[in-house]
Amino acid sequence: MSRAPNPQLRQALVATAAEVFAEQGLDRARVSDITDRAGTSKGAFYLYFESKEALYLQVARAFLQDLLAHLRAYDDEACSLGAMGPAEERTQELDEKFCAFLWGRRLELRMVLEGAAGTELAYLADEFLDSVVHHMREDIARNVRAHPPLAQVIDAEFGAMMAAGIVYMYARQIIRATTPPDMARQVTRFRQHVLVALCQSLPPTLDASLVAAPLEAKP
Amino acid sequence: MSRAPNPQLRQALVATAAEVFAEQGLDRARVSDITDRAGTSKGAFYLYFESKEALYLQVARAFLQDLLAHLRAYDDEACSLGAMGPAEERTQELDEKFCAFLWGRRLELRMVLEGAAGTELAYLADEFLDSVVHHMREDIARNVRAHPPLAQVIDAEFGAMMAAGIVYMYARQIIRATTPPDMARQVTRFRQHVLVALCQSLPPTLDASLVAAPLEAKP
DNA sequence: ACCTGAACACCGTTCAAGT
DNA sequence: ACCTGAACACCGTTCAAGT
Repeated sequence: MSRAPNPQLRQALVATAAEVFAEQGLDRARVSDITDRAGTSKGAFYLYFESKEALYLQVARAFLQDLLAHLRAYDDEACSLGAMGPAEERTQELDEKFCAFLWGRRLELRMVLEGAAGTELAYLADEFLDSVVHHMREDIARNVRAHPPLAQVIDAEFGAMMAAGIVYMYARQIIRATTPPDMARQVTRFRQHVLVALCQSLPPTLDASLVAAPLEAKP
Repeated sequence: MSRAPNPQLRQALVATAAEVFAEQGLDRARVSDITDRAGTSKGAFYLYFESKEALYLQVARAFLQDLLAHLRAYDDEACSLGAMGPAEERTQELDEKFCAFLWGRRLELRMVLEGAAGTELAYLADEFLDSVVHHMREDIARNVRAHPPLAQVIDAEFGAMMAAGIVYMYARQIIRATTPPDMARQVTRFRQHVLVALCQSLPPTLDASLVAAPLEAKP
């Protein structure tokens, strides 16, 4: 059961499980792989967890919680799609922080995005991507509210999906890499190029204010 | 074995397998699910296929072959990142054709992108995405060769990855949808906006030629 | 010849028995 | 109390026996 009496062993099982699950996925990981590495018996596993799936879910959920916290922190800053000029350094810093977070949690990232596909927990990957899409949609919408002409060139739904696609492709790199890929710079650079360009392509009367002044942080 | 004598039954097994595999993934699909639906015995399965995995691989490979053919056909047209003006209608037509292809093969799409994750066949998803990335990289590179200043604003590697991310997110929609999502229009619209904007943001001396004239089809 | 289904191996889960 | 490992169920694969 969940409240079993040996917290050391319990913790050892959780830590070992993250490794084994990330390596093998939910279905291929053997309970005995976990218990062997943690130095206990198969039977003991069920003193601490209801099932293999239950432990998988627990580890994945903890990660998704932290992801949400990260995205919300991101939202609280002036990390706006249209942010340029003085705000841009800060934006890049936030991009780097997010990338570092994913890298630091790459075992769980793999569990969520790949290890549960084709199982009852397949929805974990959806939760991850939906969170990112949601965050991006809000981010774009906020900027469009601040600068309505942007609506002419940015479709929030599509833009959010595109951004989530970039995050996903980056996550795949992380999952397979042995040394942290540096992508934050590319992302920031892309955002800058595209958005400077988009702003410049807006009706001339709006050009100056959009390009010259960075968007404000939300109030 | 592969050359077993009842082609009808063999074909029935292949067709049924695609359904069962797409629904349940490689590990959760039971051989008996397939043989029951195809109206034969578990034992018969092994007269036709070496293993469950071998059949999975066969179905997935056929799909990836067709995907490659599609991407190459795409390359043979003037479906250039920078294509605008008269070429744009044709570009949209090609986008729609590609989307229709994925929709028509959504069972296999699901098998490749999700059903094999966490198994020995996980590399199928990599093959899918790598094909798309490769195609996109070539497409961008070809356009940069035709119009060198584009190199200042488009990083081929990053652009290709972004495009593959969009394809992936679209594929997820397809996999979950019950009616074909219309995304070709969004894609074409996005490409148009961003690229018009990017071209306009190039050094003034180059503006006119890039925006006024569509890029040529490759020679 | 082609097919069937009982038998075997593997692994998640349970539980009677040990310490 | 807490843990172990034999036992059971499930499913991929094999194979001796049927038609």
